[in-house]
Amino acid sequence: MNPQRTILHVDMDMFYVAVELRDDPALRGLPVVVGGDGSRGVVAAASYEARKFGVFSAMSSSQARRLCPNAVFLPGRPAVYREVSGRVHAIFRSYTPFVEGIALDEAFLDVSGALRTYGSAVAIADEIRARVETEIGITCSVGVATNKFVAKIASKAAKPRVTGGSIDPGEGVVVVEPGREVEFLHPLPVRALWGVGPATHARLDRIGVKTVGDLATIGVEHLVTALGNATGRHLFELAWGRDDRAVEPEREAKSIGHEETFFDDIADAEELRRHLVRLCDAVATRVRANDTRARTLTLKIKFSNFRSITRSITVDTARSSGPGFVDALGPLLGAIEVHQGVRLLGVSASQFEDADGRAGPVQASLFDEPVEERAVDEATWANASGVMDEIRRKFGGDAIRTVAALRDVEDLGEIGENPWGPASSSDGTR
DNA sequence: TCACCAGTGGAGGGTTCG
DNA sequence: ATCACGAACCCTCCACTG
Repeated sequence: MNPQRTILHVDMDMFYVAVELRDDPALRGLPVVVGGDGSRGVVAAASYEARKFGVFSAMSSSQARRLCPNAVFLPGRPAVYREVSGRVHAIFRSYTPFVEGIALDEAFLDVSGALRTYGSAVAIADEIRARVETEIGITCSVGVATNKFVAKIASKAAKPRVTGGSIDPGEGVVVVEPGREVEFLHPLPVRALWGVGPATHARLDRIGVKTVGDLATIGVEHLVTALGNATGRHLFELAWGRDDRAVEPEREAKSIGHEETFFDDIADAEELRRHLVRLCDAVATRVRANDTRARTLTLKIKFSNFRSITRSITVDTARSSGPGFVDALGPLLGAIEVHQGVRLLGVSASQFEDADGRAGPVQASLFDEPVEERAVDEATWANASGVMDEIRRKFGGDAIRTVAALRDVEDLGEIGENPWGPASSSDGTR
């Protein structure tokens, strides 16, 4: 088996807000919320002062405003967050090459090979915390353990928290010594486990499982019955502090997608199709930037009543052009009744061909005479797409668009413009 | 024509995380 | 009774293959 590993989980404290406070010290001490400010937006991050009012991330912006009318709402600056995140990760990589980014604001580090150099895991954790604070200007919390899962829980335990109106700064670093995983985990509520959300929590509650200790002792068969094979066995292992997953520095993306909630619901098929063209173009551009092509295209629609559906198609020959995606998804969109109004439209690409250019793991069967691979000449579009990429690289993303997306370009808006929901202003899809 | 088996892959829906 | 977006993973049903 694995020799003993030492894993760090590093988590920035209220990351987006922390960056904003760093760049505008006048905001310090105020309730600050980063997120969508429109009625359809959500909170991406909240300062501890805002959390005192019961404002938390993932809450709807309208509810946050009700709870804390005086909060300062900021739209967020994703490009800045990416840049800050990159610099933080560079600090991580100065200790070990085994750094796995989970999100902009958190990462796993396997420091097993760095212990001799730095003395101990705690020494590395302390040094990282000090450097992130002095060099970047934000703070972070660190969990240390023998595997990813326990390290993740430990970093949460190390965090600052709001307790009854005052802010407890937290430990900063929490270490779970080898062999003490179970005593650390078992008293925790089962909801603390990575992978137990509202639905799983309800199912566990139904069979009387309240704590991680309950989960560990109930017997794996009961869990499999209640939660399914994979989830049941996985949670059982976690409850005993067992987690073999390696820290993987670079993971290949398995899907690439874009989705957008509209400022107003759209019931007009033509208008939706123009958005489809724009989304396909954006996704295809990113697929090409990843130097790959996709065989499966998926359309997602959320209706005005919040019911959502997906429709997907897998083609024989992988594609990477906007028109190629539209050609595959257009008919799927056309078959959907949209008169009740569409709130969100999304496009995603998956089943990428592997790096050597072969069409993925799929070997078409001998009888599989391509029924009809209609009409889009990918070779032609590959050239055109390359030219478009080049133009955008030189002159910016606005410099060129496909014809369908060009019509009524005013109300189509930009891709990725409002990452946390439509903005409050009413000009655009936003 | 039906039933079966095991394996694979597609489609669609769900859950979870940050 | 209304909360984004992006991604990973899981489950169930179903069709096809051999």
